[in-house]
Amino acid sequence: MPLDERKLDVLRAIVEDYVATQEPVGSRALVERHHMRVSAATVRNDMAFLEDEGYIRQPHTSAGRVPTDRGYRLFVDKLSRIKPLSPAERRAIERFLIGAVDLDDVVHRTVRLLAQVTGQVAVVQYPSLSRSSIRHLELVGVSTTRLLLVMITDTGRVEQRVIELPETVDDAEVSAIRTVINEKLVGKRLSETPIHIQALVDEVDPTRIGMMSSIAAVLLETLIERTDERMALAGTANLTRAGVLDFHGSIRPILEALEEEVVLLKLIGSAGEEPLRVRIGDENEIEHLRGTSVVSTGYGPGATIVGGLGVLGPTRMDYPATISAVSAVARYVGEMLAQA
Amino acid sequence: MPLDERKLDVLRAIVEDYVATQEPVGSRALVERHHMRVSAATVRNDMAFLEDEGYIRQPHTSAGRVPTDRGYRLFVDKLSRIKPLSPAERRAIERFLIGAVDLDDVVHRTVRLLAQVTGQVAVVQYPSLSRSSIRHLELVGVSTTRLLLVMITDTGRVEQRVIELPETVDDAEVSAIRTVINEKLVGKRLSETPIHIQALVDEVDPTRIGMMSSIAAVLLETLIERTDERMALAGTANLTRAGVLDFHGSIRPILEALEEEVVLLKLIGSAGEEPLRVRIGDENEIEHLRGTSVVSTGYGPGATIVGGLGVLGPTRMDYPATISAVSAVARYVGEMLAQA
DNA sequence: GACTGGCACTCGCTACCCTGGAGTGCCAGG
DNA sequence: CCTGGCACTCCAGGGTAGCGAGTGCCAGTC
Repeated sequence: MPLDERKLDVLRAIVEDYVATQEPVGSRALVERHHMRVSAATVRNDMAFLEDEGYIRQPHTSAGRVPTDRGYRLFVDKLSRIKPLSPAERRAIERFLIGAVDLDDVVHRTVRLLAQVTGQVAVVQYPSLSRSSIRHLELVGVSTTRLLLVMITDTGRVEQRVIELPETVDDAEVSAIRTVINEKLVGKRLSETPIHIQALVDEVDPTRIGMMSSIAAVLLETLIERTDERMALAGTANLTRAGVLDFHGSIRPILEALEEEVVLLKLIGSAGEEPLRVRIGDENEIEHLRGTSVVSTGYGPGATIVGGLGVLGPTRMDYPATISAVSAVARYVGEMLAQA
Repeated sequence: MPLDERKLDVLRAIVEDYVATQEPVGSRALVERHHMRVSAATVRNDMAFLEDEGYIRQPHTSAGRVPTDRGYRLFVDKLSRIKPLSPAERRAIERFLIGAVDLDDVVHRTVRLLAQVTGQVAVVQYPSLSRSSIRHLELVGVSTTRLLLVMITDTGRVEQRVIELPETVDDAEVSAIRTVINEKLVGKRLSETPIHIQALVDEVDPTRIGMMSSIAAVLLETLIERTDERMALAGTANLTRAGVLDFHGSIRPILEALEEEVVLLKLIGSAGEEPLRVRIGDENEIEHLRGTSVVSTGYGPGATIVGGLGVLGPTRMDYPATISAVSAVARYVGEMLAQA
């Protein structure tokens, strides 16, 4: 029992109207707004069918229909035509991103841009460490038994960590070690560094083995154990937009979820494979976020992906617009990173 | 017409009860709850007086009384006894802050801690650049005409910036310049660096003047023009707490204000002079935040102040508890920074 | 067989009224 | 200066009625 053309039209119309008005849509209004060639009664029959199939539902007997998660899913997969961005929007994006001075700035601008363009909550993951490679390692003597390790990645991220040494060092020695570790590690992907670090310890001059072990331990910790990826968030005020009122009562759990970085990461971080992902309502694993939809994608210079970004909003969002905004922003950010 | 002792007691009781119950407090209930030696009628007279003086008001004729901003102000200045933290709270603070691996981590932990302890929205400013001094400057060649400048401050902040050079350099030269700028600038407070940077350009070997100017320009920009201080935020979910409902309708403007870094800075950043600042309702300059109160203070290693932190909540907050939590957290963070 | 018009029915929403209770202001008396 | 009492105000909550939108179903038409 496949859905015939007209039933699909009806579903599409319901989704579009509901997204636009935030109110259950009835058969009569639907026929009028969309100049359908059939009568309201016919549409009612189609609606009854769509309801049986689980694509729409009635909030109460004798109210209009509202799409279900399943209905949105079908809409997104089959019914929505991609809405290209207006030239004005494109320009806005470009203007907003140009002039960023460093990585922090890029990320902040991006997340605010995304929130503004989509009118929803935006999340941007900083370029992931494990997908970046090392551009430079720096050792700075803080005292005779403490070093500061600074790592700079090709995506512009900087991480630093204090190293406690078992013995004292002088500047010449620090300098020598710096040279060695840079030789061995620069250009390597972070995910492949552990073996090289091991090699460092194995090959080092025996007189320096204690020190090198300390450094290696901190390096490993910095590079690998640190899953603690950073995120930026913007647009939480959009959660309170007028017309999102029944959403309103549930604003609390959403804000709570958004404060958990781990949750955010799950949300938009692992968007590795698919080009763009849409998770609707209950498709979300995170319990607090049932009732919201997430549109996310990866970004990065060229074809490589170094991080994720996306937006979160009520299931009744404007999917075509959101999808094109998210992918456009990801594309522009990728270009920015490629230049830098 | 100074307020006599009993009137002050009445005001204090009104504030405490209102903060506890979130409901207008009437004369009878007040007498009972606080075992006052006088009758309700007497209290009513005092209330009428306090109302004339602008310390309390009635939401509607024949409802109980509610403190005004002015009433809270008097309460905070004169009537509240400081509530010392419980040992459990102290331990919680310590446990929460111990184990932070880097500055980012310290700031994040602090802001979450503060939000959790006070049950309000917390804001922490990263150690301010202009109040820090330079620990180390690093130059990394990215290509033959581009350098990456990395600055590390004594508070652990790291800033980086790309420098475009007018001519090519080799590694030896980069290294020489690195040595020079470190000699001249390490240990200097950022606010006093501009003259030293100028000196650098003036004294440099003429063959390198072009390059040094580029570097100096970027340095100046990084150090001075960059007012763009960073902030961390947590606890926005607390805005939706039950019992904060009339606060509820106005949640939107608050979230909006909180997304403006500039606003946040004004809020808690400039807490330079006074040890601890409480701004109540309309005392706030920021229009969106009328109706909220802000408790903020500075923090830093030892006696120096490198940044601000604070919380924001409804005017009907528990001031004594909030004040002691904010100052305790600031003190602990200061100690952490002093050790690092 | 598919579509249409009509009709009875359901049910949420709003407005309205009413009453109960809490709280006040004021006054006369201690 | 304080107290008890009293009349008054006004919010909150609950119950009711009417309205309107929308549905499901049925008989009729192309």
